Amino acid sequence: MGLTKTEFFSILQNDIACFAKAFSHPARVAILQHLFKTNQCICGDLVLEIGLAQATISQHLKELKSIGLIKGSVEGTSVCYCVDPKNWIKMKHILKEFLDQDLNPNQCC
Amino acid sequence: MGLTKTEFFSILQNDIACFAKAFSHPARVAILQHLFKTNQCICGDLVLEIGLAQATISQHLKELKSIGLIKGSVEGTSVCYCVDPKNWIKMKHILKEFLDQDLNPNQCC
DNA sequence: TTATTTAATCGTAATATTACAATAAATTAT
DNA sequence: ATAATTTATTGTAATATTACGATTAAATAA
Repeated sequence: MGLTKTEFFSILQNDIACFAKAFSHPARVAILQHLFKTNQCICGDLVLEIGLAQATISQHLKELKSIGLIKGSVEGTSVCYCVDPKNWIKMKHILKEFLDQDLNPNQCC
Repeated sequence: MGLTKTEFFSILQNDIACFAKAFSHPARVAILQHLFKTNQCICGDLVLEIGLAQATISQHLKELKSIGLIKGSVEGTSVCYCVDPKNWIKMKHILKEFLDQDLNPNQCC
């Protein structure tokens, strides 16, 4: 128990859930917003900006990176992070299609 | 530890994360998709449709309801669920604004 | 009243997430 | 070579999530 039964669901349903999970934590929302605002930044900037511990920010960055929404490149002693535009757009299309489902006017309640 | 520090973030950031969390599980995605398709249904329909235990579906319905994305009305021995159109649209606007942030063309990596 | 039907709740186990201190790794500066 | 800077990783504690059996609750049907 305690383990999501992904095999019960379609690839699309799992993809939607996976992308939504990427910004289901306010720290990851804040990281993405900051990246959009500044175009790029290093981990230390986000630690100052957000206020969580460095290890915590690094952990959130790792999650966003593993989903593919951001990418990072080593620049000296620091790592420059930015949004991956291709994957962001892909994610955006998938989520928008889900959000734009038609609302039936006659509700039951 | 283990507790999200919501006080570090803006109301909007927390709202975005909260809405995203609503469909960060494929079962809740499937429930919402089914409600959009059929307009309304009862818990038992979803149990048959999805295949998870009744208690599990009921738990997911409770979460969706507490966020406000669906509402339920008692009809005899069963409960009729449907999407709450007002809150769905509100959520849609908030998430779309987040998804539509401008991508800076000159990336760092 | 006594089934029957349907959904919610309770209790619990397994797993996942969040957070951080401490440490390691990798690069640059002295 | 040594120190300084920056980030990743490790280990761990606290909390949250997911799932389900069993039970309860509430309404309808017999």
